[in-house]
Order: sequence, then structure tokens, then C-alpha cells
Amino acid sequence: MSVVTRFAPSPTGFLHIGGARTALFNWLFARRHGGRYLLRIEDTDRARSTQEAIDAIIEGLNWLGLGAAEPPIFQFARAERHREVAEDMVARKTAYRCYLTPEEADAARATAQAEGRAFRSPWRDGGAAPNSRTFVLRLRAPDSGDVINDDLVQGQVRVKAGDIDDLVLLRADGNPTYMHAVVVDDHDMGITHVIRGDDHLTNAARQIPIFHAMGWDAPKYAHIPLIHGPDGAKLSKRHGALGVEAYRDMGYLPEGLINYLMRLGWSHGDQEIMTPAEAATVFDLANVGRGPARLDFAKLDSVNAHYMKGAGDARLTRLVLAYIAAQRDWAVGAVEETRVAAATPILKMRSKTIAELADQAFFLVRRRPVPLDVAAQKAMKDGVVERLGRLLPQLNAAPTWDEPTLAQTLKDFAAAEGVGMGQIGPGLRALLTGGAPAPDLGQTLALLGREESLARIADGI
RNA sequence: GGGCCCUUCGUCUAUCGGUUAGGACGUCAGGUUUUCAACCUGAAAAGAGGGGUUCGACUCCCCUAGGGCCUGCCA
Repeated sequence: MSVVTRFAPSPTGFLHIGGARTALFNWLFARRHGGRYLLRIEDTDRARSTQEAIDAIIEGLNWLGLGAAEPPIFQFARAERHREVAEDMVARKTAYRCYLTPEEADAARATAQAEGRAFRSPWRDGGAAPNSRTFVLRLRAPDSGDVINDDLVQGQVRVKAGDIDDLVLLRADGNPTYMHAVVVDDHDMGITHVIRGDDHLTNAARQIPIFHAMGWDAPKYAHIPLIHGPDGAKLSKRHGALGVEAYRDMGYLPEGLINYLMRLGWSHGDQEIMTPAEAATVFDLANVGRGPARLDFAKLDSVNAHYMKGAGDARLTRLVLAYIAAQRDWAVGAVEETRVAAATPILKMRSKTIAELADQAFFLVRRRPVPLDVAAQKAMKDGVVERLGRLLPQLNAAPTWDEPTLAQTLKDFAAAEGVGMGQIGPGLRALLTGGAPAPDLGQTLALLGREESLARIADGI
């Protein structure tokens, strides 16, 4: 049997971090077994589903490299099929028309709950249909036996059939409920493995009877633990329940985010760094943890830093320039772009994210005269200006404007002055960068270029 | 209330009855040092509690505690 998985988000918001990981595990599992990975948009809630959300989800998946090879299936478009199956179940006597009004159903449910038993409608065994009353179609839940889900992650979960409600399949308006639509679609799409969040674990016990009611085999289930916030509580907007595009805007690389998400809940020995392609050769649901994991931005940063070091320079340059333009609202000229491009291979080694890279590169795009921040001003102590005045001609006389030559020039100057670099570095750095972070001085001078460096020093003295 | 699930360093995790309980991030100390980083060396740091089973339990079973999910004509 060839494997078919699916990622089935409801388009009521962006693709959040938990959804991204669910998609990732579906993708990995399908890849691992040479199967198919499908996307299904669960848009049966017409009031809350939006085109913007659909676009955001697909865009987010593509950014992460988790796009499906086949076009998405839209659940609402299949409503006719869902109705057909529900009617078929009525014919099979595994579903029935329930004429309870919502209020009556609420009351009956409250009673059942108080008595500690599952909800059963009085209409489950038929009866004369009242006129002018609408009805819903309900599942006739099995009367006896256990519903068993041999969950690939959580282990065997057994629920007594008597604990399962006669849930609604078709609403009064004839539209399917989530519980019903999922089952019909998973069957029709040939889904073999349902990999989804742990919040659906108990839903499996409600869905399996629907499969059986139609004489279908239920898929294998794998309920992966949820992601919690750093404080262990449910993920909220305040700490990370953001769309993946928010992570992109914070300066994370998709491969960094993916690697982090992959290791959150799944492990392969002690290996921390692994690409999805690599993971796809060893991925196993048996190695997925069962407890919820907390989001840890420090670890994410560290994983991302690894991918920053290995990322292509042209790509990083493009990203960092876009970041500076968007986040700092800073117009970068062509000369400065060239400087940033030349600096990227050096600066990426010291940056965890694109945001940090932008901070590291900022000194390159500043405009003269460069204002000094408080720390930089403090570096301009008595005698510093005079000393830098003596340095200026030395730098100007440097035979070539490159890092080794400039570093040597500085060393020679310090020796000639009879002082350590501590008497020269801070002041020089202040004038060159205004206090913004920058690499070693030799490198800073080289990256800034002869003309700009000398001008910035001259500006300050 | 009911049903179900979860529980190893601060965090992510390894261990699948016998280990000085390993790794990573973070933290701390030291080194390097002209800013911010990066980097190097070292250290501290864990089996929720209680019962069993066993020659031997982090590992298997039970109870307790804590946390989570579901309990909708939402998904």
C-alpha cells in the first residue's frame, strides 16, 4: 500500500508554527515512504474562511519548501459528496434523522452529561417525522464494543463505544460538519496516514466509527504533541503563535526554522543539524515524542545561525538589503549596496538572523557625517582627536587598501605612538561607525573603502 | 463533571531492564579582545511523588500530583 498523507488547515488565519510542523511531519513521512503528500483546505466554515488566509497558508508552505505537488482540495466544494455519504449512512441505518431543536438537544446533552453517559437522541430509533420541523443527520454510534486507535505516536488508545456521542453529520442547512467531512475526504483522497495535532486525539475515536459505518477502513493515525509557549502554557500570540511570515520578518531562514521545528518533538540520536531531505531518509514516527514541547527562541537562533553561516552570499545580501529597507525604512544607494555585498561573507559568520546581519551591516550604509552615539562619544577622550589626526596620513599612505595591509598599518602606528591598540581602537571605531557594531578595525576600514573611511575620520577631527 | 492523553538537566532531547544517565541550546567561569559578536576550554545542571514486579528499574504495572486535549448544527 502506497502512503498518502495530507495537511488539512482551515483557512481562518495564517499558517502558524504548529501547523507548519504538522505539515512538515506529513511531508517527511510521505517522502520517507515514497508516497504522496496532499493539501486540503478545510473551508466548510464559510463565515470564517477567507481567501487571504488561503493565500497566506500556501505562501507560508512554499516558503518553507512544504508545498504540495498536487493542487489543493477544497473541502466546501465537496459538500454534495458529503451529503450523499450521509444519506447512504441513513440507508445503512448507521445514521438517522434527528428532529430535536438546538434547545432540546442542549437539554438532552446536559442530562446525559449529568448522568455521566454519552448523548443519544430519542430519534435514533426512528419515529413519526413531525411536520414543519427541520432535522439534522446524526451518527448512530455503536452500542457496544471498544473503538481502538493504534496510534503511531501515542500508542493504543481505547474508548468505549458507549462513551461516544451521536454526533451531527449533516447540519439542518444540509452542510456537513467537520467530523463528517474529514472522514469522507480522507477516504476519498485515499489517505493512509493521518498525521495531525494531539488536540485531535479524541476525535479519532469519533471518526473511526464513521469509517466503519460506511464499511471503510480507517487510516492509521499519528497524533503529534502540541507546541507550547516558553512558559509551558498554550501557545499564544504573545509568545510565538505567529504566522510563519512573522518568523520570516524576524529574520529567520526557512531552513533554520524547518530544522528547529523538526527537532522539536522528533529526534535522530544526537543529531541536531539536519536538512529535510536528509531527515526524509530516516524519519520514523516511532521517534516522535509524546509530550508537548516548548518553543525556545534561543535554540531557534542557534540553529538559524548555523544556516546563516552556510547560506549563499548573494541571497543573504538580497535579504539583508530588503530587511534594512523595510524594517529601518532606510534608502540604500548603489555604492552602499556594493559595500554590503562585499561584507556579507564576513558578517554572516557573526549573525544569528537576517535582523542581526542587518545590524552588523548598518555601519556600511550610514551617511556622513555619521552621528556618534553615547558610547562612541565617550571613546573620544582627550588626545584622541590629535592621535587620530596623526593616524590619518598614515592610512592615506597605505600602499593598498585591504584588510591585512590596514591591520598592519594600525599595528605599526600603535608601535610608533608607543601605545596599545586600546588607545587607538575605540576612537577610530567611533568615528568610522558612530557606535554601530562592526568587525575588526582592519576589516571595517577595508569594507568601508578608502574614500569613505578617510572622510569619516576627517569628519570627526 | 465525564472521557482520553502526557511527565528525564532551565529548554529540546538520547536511553528502548544493568550507562559515572549522553548530546544540543541557554547559564556560569576562564581564554581571546579595539565595539558587538563569533570562537576555544572548563563547570554546574535531570529521571514529579509513592507503591509494586524483578537479582537489578528512568525504562514494565498501579496509585497520587501536576499539565493538556476533547466533551458544538467550530475546525
